[in-house]
Amino acid sequence: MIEITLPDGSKRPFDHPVSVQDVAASIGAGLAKATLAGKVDGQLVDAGFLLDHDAALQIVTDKSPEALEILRHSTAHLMGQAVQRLYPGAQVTIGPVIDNGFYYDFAYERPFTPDDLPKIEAEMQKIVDEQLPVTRSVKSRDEAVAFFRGLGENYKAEIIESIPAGEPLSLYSQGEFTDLCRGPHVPNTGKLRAFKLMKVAGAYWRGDSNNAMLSRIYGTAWLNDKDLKAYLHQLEEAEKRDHRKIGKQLDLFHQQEEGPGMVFWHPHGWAIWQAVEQYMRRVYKRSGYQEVRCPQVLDVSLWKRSGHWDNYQENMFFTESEKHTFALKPMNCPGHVQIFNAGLRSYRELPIRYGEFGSCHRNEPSGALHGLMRVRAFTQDDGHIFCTPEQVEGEVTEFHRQAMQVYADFGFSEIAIKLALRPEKRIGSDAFWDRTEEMLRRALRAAGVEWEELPGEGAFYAPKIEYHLKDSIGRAWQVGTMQVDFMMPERLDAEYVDEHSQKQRPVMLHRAIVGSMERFIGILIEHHAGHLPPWLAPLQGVVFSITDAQADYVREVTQALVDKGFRVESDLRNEKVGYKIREHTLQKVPYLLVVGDREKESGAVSVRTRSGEDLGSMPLAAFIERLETETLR
RNA sequence: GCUCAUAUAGCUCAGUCGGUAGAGCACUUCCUUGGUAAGGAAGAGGUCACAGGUUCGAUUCCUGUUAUGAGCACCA
Repeated sequence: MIEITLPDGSKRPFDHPVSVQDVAASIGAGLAKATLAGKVDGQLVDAGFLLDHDAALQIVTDKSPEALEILRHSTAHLMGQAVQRLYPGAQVTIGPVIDNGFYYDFAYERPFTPDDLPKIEAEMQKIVDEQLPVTRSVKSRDEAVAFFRGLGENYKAEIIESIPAGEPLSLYSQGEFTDLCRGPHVPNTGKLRAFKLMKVAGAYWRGDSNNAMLSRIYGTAWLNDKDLKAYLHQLEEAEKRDHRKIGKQLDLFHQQEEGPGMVFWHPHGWAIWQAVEQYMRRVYKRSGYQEVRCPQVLDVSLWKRSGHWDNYQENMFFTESEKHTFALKPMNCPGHVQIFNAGLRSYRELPIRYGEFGSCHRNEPSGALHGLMRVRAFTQDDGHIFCTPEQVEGEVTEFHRQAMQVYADFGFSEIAIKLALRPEKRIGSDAFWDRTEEMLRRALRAAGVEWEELPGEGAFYAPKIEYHLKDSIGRAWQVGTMQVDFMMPERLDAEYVDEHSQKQRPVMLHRAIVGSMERFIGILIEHHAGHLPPWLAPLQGVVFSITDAQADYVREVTQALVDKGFRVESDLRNEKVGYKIREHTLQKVPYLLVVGDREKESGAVSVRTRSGEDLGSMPLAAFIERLETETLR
């Protein structure tokens, strides 16, 4: 006699072991049909799982939060089966569930191409129509290895060999297809409906670029067609926000073949840049930074001393002149140390904070380049603080406060904080790293924030706190950083004189808030879908007339606004009002100021916003006041 | 860097089963002076990414290069 407890607390007795499916059937035919899997005492199991003792059971249907993952995993198997039917000899490797879908990596004589996808999808549909039951079996590790070797599935066998010998392994079969899998899976291939294969890509076996390149197929899967359609629609919407697309539409910047990873900023793009830079300059000033500027190109001997030659060379650009090798700076820190070193420093001066809009060049791998987000020439809002170890915590917490304020001013609320710990390639002893990592943890605790730790992700000279912003497409970008560095002052011989007239090493904090100006502007464009708030918009307003008769007044109004420091232009082209409204609205100009004879006579402007709202006619002075209030930062 | 795909007018794209190209928008000129999302007409604009090869002939087919896109790897 066994007793099954259901989520509502009710108990059902059975006089023999029953499957999840049986229990569902005993409750109702509708539920039996909807059953995808079960949850026994909190453990996900297949619908066919046999209950032989008292247990709490939850039937998993498409209403359950776990349903999607099961469905996606089963869809991955479905794709694996389809591929093996169509392309004999293709070996399956791994096929996990990811955000919004799944992928499966195959080893095949040739890579799959987008042309293959419709065929594979059609075959998947066929298998769905066959309604193959999905069954689970258990084998010992060695049996499983032998089984897959027999099938010629060497990658699969290799995966299994890396699993401890004692563990029994579950295999899932549907028709002629069998795969190693923890499960659970849907009971029948007929349960799989809303899926679509998205793209093909290469992927290294076990994620290591020394290994063979496998052929990966990405797919998405949903509970129903409606969800699938909604997802595809969302992808389209995200595409519209792409900063590369908007950058072209709004004439902000361009890139060209001769300068891969480099940006040509057009007037409107540069206006955004300047708005960001001037704002960040005010932040520097308010928080006790002195702005400096260092050379772009420095003799390689300096980079040898700093450790960049040994640890960062492959990312650096070099140039030669008169038998000297020079490097384009990939970082600003060594330069700032030179400024610190140019005078004799007293402990009384500390902390010394230098800020620079530092232009850096890094030779990023070609495949990594991506619009403004990943470039080879970029500018950091870089700062270095020279201080004593006792001052570190205060500086870090103050920086944190400041950074969060900046993100809020730019309209961001979703910020993740991570702590990147010592990497494999590093300078300095372990004791050193213990100390600096702990320092950052203490500072984060003091700032009262939660963070995630990333082992092995730190800079070669220091651990770092990272600030990650999420963009509209859901990608997270690292923007700000704070690093505690004892190594660079040592290497570059930075010193100050303490109260006992003894020379001491300062600690150096590396910090940035927006990180790369280029990337940050890219994030801003996507975040606002090009509708930058007035304080950042390249053009804040356009003034135009109804007819030529008001042209002089248009010029007058435009000049008055320009004199106030606003970015405003007039449009005196021989076009109708509607035409100009449409054009400047599409250009996402926040305010369109229309003037006709009525406005000209009363010294007013008729104001329309880019969202189509008519603010009516108002005195020019009133509009100026409105814009001043709105653009205050 | 690796795999696959892509590269045609300023932009978005069509096209050529191998016979040196076309649309819409933008641009120029003219007409139109019109109160809140496209007024009309005419015109100009392309070494079809670059370099080789095959061919009587290549933008089209093949190879390589470069750049871009997606993913992988990388990301101080």
